[in-house]
Amino acid sequence: MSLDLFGNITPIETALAGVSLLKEFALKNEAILLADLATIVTQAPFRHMVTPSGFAMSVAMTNCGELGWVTDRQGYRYTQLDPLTQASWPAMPASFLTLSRAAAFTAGYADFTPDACLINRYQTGARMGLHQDKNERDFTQPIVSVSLGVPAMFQFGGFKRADKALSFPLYHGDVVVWGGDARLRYHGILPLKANVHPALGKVRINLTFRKAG
DNA sequence: TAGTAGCG
DNA sequence: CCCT
Repeated sequence: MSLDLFGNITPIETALAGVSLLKEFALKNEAILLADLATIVTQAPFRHMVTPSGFAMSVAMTNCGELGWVTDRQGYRYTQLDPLTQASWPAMPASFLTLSRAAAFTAGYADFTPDACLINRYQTGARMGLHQDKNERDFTQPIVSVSLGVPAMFQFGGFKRADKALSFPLYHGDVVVWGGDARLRYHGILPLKANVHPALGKVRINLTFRKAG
């Protein structure tokens, strides 16, 4: 399987400055992305992590790359080892790295080098409450978010959780890049509606690329 | 405070 | 739906 070129897609600036939507940016390479994802998951399976307050998250997670985002009773952080296996997280595949760098470049970030990819699996009803990505060291680096499978409603809010959020749908292959003034905006995913995608079945997979360390 | 529940 |  060869790695085709990404790009040739114009980012749509959303109503929020610093938030770019790249429609179907990942579509052309979905086969290799899904093959690489399948390999990762055999090494680091999806699991429902627990928040510091003790609740299991409805979204199942795993990671690839040098660092992986985890949560447990101790808090949110990045680790080099998978707490489940004590092994390093699986290496970030070239397909993931190339995709995320191309998306960041297209959105105006020339030198994005992610060291972390959080992989989220949403089954029917799973959600992600409004939150900020703020466990990373350098907020000048953007966030690159890749949607695969069943569509979901993405919420983009302000800088306080109570700020009103804008919602828009994300479909298979869509990529969202945010940074700069928007880097610390609250965002989340509304409960996933029952649906089926031809390639992925009943689930939505989200890849979130970050420079964490 | 990346979460839920409600003697709200 | 809103809040803590």
